[in-house]
Amino acid sequence: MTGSREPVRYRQVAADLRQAVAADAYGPGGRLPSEEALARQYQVSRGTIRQSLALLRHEGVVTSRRGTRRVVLESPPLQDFAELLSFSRWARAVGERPGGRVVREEHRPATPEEQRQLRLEPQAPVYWVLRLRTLTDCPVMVERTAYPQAVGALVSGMPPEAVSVTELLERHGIVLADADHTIDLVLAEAEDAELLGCPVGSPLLRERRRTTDPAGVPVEWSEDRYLPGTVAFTMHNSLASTALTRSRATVPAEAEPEAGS
Amino acid sequence: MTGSREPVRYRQVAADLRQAVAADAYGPGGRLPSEEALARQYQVSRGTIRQSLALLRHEGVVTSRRGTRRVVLESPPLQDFAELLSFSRWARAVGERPGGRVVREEHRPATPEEQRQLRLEPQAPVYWVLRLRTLTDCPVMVERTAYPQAVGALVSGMPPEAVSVTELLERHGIVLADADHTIDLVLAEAEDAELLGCPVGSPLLRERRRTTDPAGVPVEWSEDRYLPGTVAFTMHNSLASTALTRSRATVPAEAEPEAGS
DNA sequence: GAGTGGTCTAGACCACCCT
DNA sequence: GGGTGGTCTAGACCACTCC
Repeated sequence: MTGSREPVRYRQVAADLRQAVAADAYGPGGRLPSEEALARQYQVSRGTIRQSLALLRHEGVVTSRRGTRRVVLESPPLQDFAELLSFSRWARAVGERPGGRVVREEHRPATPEEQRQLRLEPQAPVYWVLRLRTLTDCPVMVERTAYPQAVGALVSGMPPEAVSVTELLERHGIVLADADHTIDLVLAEAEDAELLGCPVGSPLLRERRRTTDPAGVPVEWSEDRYLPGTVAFTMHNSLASTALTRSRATVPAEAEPEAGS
Repeated sequence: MTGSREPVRYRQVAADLRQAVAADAYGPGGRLPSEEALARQYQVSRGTIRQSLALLRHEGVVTSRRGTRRVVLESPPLQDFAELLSFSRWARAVGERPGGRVVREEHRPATPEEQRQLRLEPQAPVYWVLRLRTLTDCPVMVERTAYPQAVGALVSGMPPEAVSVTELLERHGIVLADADHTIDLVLAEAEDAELLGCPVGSPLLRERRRTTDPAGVPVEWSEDRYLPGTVAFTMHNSLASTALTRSRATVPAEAEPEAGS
């Protein structure tokens, strides 16, 4: 059994503290007990407590500063990684019913962009699929995803009714471990407009994402276009750990300056 | 002297490894030496090496998996936290000349939204300022920022020619330690359009941001609107640490369902 | 089964905040 | 100066990957 969930000690402690914070046990702007006190309380070493607190710090739940107790921050309801990557899980988590359908699919050689993103050899085949995603029957997003052949074989064999690709992949032992996201704005093309039911040229929020497995091997490369007003992306970062970056937008209409112009 | 920079050991090691990776010392998709080997190499304990590697892992530079050596990931050029928060620093980092001017400023009681974001008492005064930001003389963003009074006093005393608020705050000992960002899409209002030189109603990429100091006290609350094509936001996250969240867009003006019990 | 990263411990010293 | 978090050490054992 792969799924032998039994959280390790520091995660249990972290979960407990997270919940305590959420339950307002220390008050907003309140202070946590000292690490040593927590170590006694949970019967673990200080090192383990520090591992727990590192999690909370990265999540933006508490501060950390030499010399003073940790302070409870606003606790933005963080989604776990699985919810972030899976449209279906996210939809359920926010109380909506996820839906969608495959609009078009192709087996074909990778484009230069796909080669780069999925780290493939030139001409390597990919499985590419265009899906329309709905939230409680309301179209909110079009998704264009390329998978390397091995993964694509699994995905393309999926029943058309299946909603969650992510969950399918998991059942086949493919673990999504890391993702890079780029968020910007594009104008709806004819195809987008038709599917989303919006005028051609109307603005859409675009998320491009490359996801890799624990070994660093790319598993999917996706471009998602959201109808405005349906989603926002939020993130937390801190001096200690920066995950967010602001970059100059990639100017050209299509992909990177690459081969084209 | 506040700025007694002298990186601690694990950061030195991390910087060294980061550079080695960037210099392609291990090849793309290559493997790092084992933790023990690195510990010997750098003459530190394994614990210290692990601290260094944790940094790189959070940055998305390497993977980590039980049982195998760490694998070098695509290395997205990460900006440090300072560059992320400061328009001026960012501009310089991407080779542009930062500019801008104060369009309007107000000293007034906080709006309900500002109260919440800056954790102020009702009617507490804020300093609010509207700036137009330029990249090499080209308007790219309008920024509407509210500061709590204490901070505002510093900012409002700033020479109108000064470009970097962030650097000013730093010189006064205010450290920006944590930030929450929300990214979505809005349509240009009359004021935006006039300043940015775009049509009213044209789409803009919006970043709302609350920044706090190391004690968790809010320092600024800002809404920035970017002309499309000028920026993109990119981020990295992993199973180990999630900083990014996708949320339903905030539809109503105010009001959170907040189950009060 | 050897190699490797993940977890945990117990203790040490230091840098910093606060009173 | 006492309390607290940040850094570092040295060792232990376990879980997993890969040969």
